[in-house]
Amino acid sequence: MAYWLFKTEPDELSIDDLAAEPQRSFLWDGVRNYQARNFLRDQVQLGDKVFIYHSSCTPPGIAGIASISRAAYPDPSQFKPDSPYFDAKSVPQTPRWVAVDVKFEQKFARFLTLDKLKKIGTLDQMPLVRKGNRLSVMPVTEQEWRTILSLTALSNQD
DNA sequence: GCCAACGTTGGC
DNA sequence: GCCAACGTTGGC
Repeated sequence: MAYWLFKTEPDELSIDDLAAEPQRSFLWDGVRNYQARNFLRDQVQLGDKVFIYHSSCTPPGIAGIASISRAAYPDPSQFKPDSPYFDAKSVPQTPRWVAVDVKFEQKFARFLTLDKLKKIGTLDQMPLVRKGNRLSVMPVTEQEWRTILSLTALSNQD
């Protein structure tokens, strides 16, 4: 079992959307970066745990946890001309992009802002807190996972 | 809305 | 295979 962090714009899919249907598997599609794709395709496994990170919002940060309910399969959106994720160069015989399914696990009682995460010295190796990083699927070490979980257990007083 | 960072594209 | 131009991400 491995740990991951997935970025999502909460306008598109948020932790509350997942929480609203806790039994449902949600399609996690639209990953169009090769490094992120390779993680999804080669390493993300059924049962892995995922921090759900809300990006392009105020404030950005980690909102909760999901788990992988289906390992990588061809991302259907790449073949749909109407989709913003359509890729004309991808052919069904050799699909270029993959999707996974995720399922709700928990919503943090306290949203963990990026700002807060940046202040935790032991998290400074995470691509997330590194300047200019755009990776939307990234591995999280067990140590980082524990550190972040412990932060959610703290009070609002800093 | 700005723009830094960085990935991708395409001419050569 | 280089690299300038261009497009996208995503915090601010």
